[in-house]
Amino acid sequence: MVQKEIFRLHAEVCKALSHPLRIEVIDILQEGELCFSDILGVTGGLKSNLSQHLSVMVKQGILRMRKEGTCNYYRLSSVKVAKACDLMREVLTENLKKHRMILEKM
Amino acid sequence: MVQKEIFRLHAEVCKALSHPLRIEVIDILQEGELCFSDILGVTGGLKSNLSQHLSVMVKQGILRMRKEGTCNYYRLSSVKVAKACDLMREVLTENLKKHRMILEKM
DNA sequence: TCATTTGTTCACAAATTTATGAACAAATGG
DNA sequence: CCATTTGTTCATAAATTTGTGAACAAATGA
Repeated sequence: MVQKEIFRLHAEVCKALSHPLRIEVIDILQEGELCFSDILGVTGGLKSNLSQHLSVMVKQGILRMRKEGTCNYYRLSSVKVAKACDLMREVLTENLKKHRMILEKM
Repeated sequence: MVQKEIFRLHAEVCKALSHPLRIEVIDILQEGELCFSDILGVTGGLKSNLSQHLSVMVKQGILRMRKEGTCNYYRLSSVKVAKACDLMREVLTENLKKHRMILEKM
């Protein structure tokens, strides 16, 4: 069944945004292209770690990278990535609200 | 920084749709509510496996569950889930197209 | 009441993901 | 050239996720 293969690929793309650091990167890049060290400046942490996460995102087509001189610039591959991310954020906030309401009733 | 905690929660919600079987479930439930055994009938595999994946999705607020007699009905918690999933699918197909074009040029 | 159906929970091994620091490569500036 | 800056790659240990089958629980029907 070729359908199962599609689901596997689809899940791999989704997995590329299923990590706190990667979510943070998407958040940061909503405002536009940034180079590696600027992203690192915001996220903090080890550069090797960030580099590996960025390369996963590029490999899955979430981000695009452009080299210029000694800088590597990263940007969202599409506004769809940001939109999907926003929708999932809304699902999160709705859940948090619901949990809060349940707690208040106790 | 409380921001990091939000990213962690956000990533956990995204992770709930980052598995081939879970993507398939979202696909199936787009058309509406279904009970466990109906979902299993479509996806195949072990019931214990499906059950665990469904409970992850419920826990992360992707799905809602409703018991009725001996049946457990599952549905998407919000149309936003389906929309986010569709957007990610579009990102995937755009990438596949791009890769195909690169291959054709070789 | 007893067997059956429907699904969940549990324990565990295997696979995958993650963070870390060291080594490496490429461009730039002095 | 040589040192520095910018970032990637690699090896590895730790943590997490995954699939599997057995055990379990709750509702239904005979």
